Amino acid sequence: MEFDYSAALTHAMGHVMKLHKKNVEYLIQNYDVYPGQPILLMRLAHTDGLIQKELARRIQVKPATLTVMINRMEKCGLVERRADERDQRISRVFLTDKGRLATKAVKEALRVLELKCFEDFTDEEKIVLQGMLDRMHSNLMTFYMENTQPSEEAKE
Amino acid sequence: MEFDYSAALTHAMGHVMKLHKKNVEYLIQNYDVYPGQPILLMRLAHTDGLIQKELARRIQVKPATLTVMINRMEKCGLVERRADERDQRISRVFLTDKGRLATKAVKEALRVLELKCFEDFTDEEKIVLQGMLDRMHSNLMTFYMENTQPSEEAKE
DNA sequence: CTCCGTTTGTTAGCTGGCTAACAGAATGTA
DNA sequence: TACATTCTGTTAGCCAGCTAACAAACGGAG
Repeated sequence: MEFDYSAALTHAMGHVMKLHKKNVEYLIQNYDVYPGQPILLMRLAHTDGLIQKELARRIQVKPATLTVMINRMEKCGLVERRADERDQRISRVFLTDKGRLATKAVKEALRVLELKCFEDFTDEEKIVLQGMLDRMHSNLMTFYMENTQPSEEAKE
Repeated sequence: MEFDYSAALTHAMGHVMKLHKKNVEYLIQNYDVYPGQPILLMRLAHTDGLIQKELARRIQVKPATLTVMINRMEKCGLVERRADERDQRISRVFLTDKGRLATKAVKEALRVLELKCFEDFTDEEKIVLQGMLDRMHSNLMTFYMENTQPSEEAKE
């Protein structure tokens, strides 16, 4: 009758993700890459030269957060900003050579970890899990949109 | 052949958890409860009067992190520290009346969200998911223990 | 052309996570 | 008893996330 959060599936999922993050941090500790940056590097490896607003939206972070991250990474020499020719408000973000090296290491770490995490899963199980995650996301998004102002953050 | 992280299951899972957290924050915004505190309140609702070190271990956070959180929550009047009679190093953490009220609201929010998140899941699907999460956690823990010094953080 | 609203990005200040260094209390041993 | 060790908790300083307030550039309506 009492709701026990420690038995909730989202609680267990949070623990899994925390451990995953801890492993990522362990694997990349020798590069000038900090905890929040792997996902950003992966995005840049996929699409270089995005404007900050778009980049923030893609990695699900607020523009203000990204500004500070990019500042640090620029100081470390991982990325560089280039002003847009036509629109002086816009700055586009690119990987440097050092950034590309770090990205390679991060990608390898994530690949190995993904392999290990699902080493005893069949292909079908992975498909089932993917489907469940999609449904969870959809359910939570519906709830979010129903309860907050009908804004436009659903675009993708 | 190339590893695409945006297609990885852990990546999708991270998005789900992020959205979940966003929903929790929305639901509890009218109580003096901040983002990291729900899980701590749930733990205290379950077991009051734990010492800080044990409390930190239970919610998977470093003792230093907990110190700062407890400071803020004590200032807000949600919890209180009581010195242990026998061992002056130890301080035990208890919910106040205000803390119990907030906890009730947080628990309800988490319950509703868990319902919504899995509204279209059968009982069997939930069991399958629980099993998958256990295996993922086990795989990642094995990897972690194999690659870091054999310390004692596995207890529980 | 001017002005006003919109858009992009930055800054400031908060919470939350970490590590490293430290202080105080308890404990065990010579 | 005295000293060294161990254990608990705090402090300082970093990175990451958020909101709110702001600055600067763009762009459309008169």
